[in-house]
Amino acid sequence: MIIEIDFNSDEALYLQLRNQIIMGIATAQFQEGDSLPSVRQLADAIGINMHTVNKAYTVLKQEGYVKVDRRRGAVIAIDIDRMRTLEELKKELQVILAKGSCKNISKEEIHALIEEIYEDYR
Amino acid sequence: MIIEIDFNSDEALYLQLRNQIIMGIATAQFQEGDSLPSVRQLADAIGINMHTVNKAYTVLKQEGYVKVDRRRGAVIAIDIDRMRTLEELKKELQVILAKGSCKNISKEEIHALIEEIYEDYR
DNA sequence: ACTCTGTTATAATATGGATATAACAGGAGG
DNA sequence: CCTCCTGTTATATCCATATTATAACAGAGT
Repeated sequence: MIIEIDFNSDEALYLQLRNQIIMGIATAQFQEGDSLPSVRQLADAIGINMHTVNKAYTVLKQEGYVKVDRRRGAVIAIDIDRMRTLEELKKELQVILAKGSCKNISKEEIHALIEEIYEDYR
Repeated sequence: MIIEIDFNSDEALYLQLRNQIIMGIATAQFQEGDSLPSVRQLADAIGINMHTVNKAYTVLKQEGYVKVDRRRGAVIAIDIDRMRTLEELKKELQVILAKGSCKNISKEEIHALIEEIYEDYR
């Protein structure tokens, strides 16, 4: 999978990495049971520090996307926690939709966006 | 309008403030032309520093939600920039929906959430 | 033995968030 | 004219976080 880091972004590197991996899982570029590259390999490939990659992996573990095996490294393993996820989604959506509402984006346009994005997801 | 700040949150105070004001506009608690409290008043009421409130107002100005008048303070004035807003919404939604997709939240559940949230918005 | 994995520890640096004090300029109202 | 309230600007300080750097350790595979 191609991972692109924007060094000019104001978003932290480890969060960019986390988000891209989550999107990689959603687009089935990573499957349950797949191993992610080792922290050193990926750090080398991207050109960032090992610890930054490790931090991304640690967050992914805490959020229930991977499990870490000393042998195989970080392995995709989704822990489905629907209630927590739904609560979190709602909070984030409330802010995003408020922005849209203020800027005259209609509910229908949002629904259309959702459809468009979900085409790429499983 | 009631503004609630969570000092235990990991989200920056000025961002919490910004988000709540945007949601206040979306729920019509603030109307076009209304003045926000002065930076010192609001800082006092919430119990945070004047500069933190000022930062929130500055961000709101840059993002096109208010205009600042030396006499009246920050006044709600929406600058509608549909293209920019849509692009930004899409990027944020991509990440959020990816999380949901990974955690087995269906597209239909997302649509339902949108409906639920939009009930409170204009 | 050697090499790969994650993990841990420690340190240095840089950046950003939050606070504190202070001063300045412009408009409002006495 | 003077005072009060606006936003604005300028410093300075403190603390937390992000990032990098070196280094070492333990477990597993070849």
